[in-house]
Amino acid sequence: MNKKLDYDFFHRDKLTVARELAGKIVARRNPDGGVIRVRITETEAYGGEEDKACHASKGRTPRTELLYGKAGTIYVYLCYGMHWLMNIITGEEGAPEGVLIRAGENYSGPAKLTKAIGVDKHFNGQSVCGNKEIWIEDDGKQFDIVADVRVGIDYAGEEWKNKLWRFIIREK
DNA sequence: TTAGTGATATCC
DNA sequence: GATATCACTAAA
Repeated sequence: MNKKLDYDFFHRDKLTVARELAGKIVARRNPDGGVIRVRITETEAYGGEEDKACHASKGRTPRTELLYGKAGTIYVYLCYGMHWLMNIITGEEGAPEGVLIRAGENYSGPAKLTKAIGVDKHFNGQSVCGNKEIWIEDDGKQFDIVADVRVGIDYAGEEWKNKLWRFIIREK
């Protein structure tokens, strides 16, 4: 039986959450009542005041405010005018930490994933805990997790670029 | 490789 | 008010 991940799961270190979130399932309820389930195949940790790759490192603004919020909060960000990227806030309230859902099964990019499950700014600021429209499930399946460097953040500089904060699953 | 897209932040 | 930036994708 699938188990919904609650606040306690996200209320931990971002690297722990990112690692464990890989291989989990994001579930999305359609308006017509059906449920779409997508296995998360790739996650990426962001956060820390010093992480230059994290939006919040450039200063606390209305947009990044959510990153400082409560664990389990969904942070949806419109990138390049047409792509929705989905993050889930982790760690302590007041710390700008989050995990980016970078890819799902059959979806090779973060924007494809959100497009496939119909995520948009409507979900920004909501929580995945106790949410009836979108939530994260654990079906108990285990995967090997591979850590790798983050991508798409060249602007953050070598120091932060080379951190092994990206997690990819591999079938066991 | 480059174009496209629009919200946000930063500069007048 | 204006412009520069951006955690991407698709097309070539």
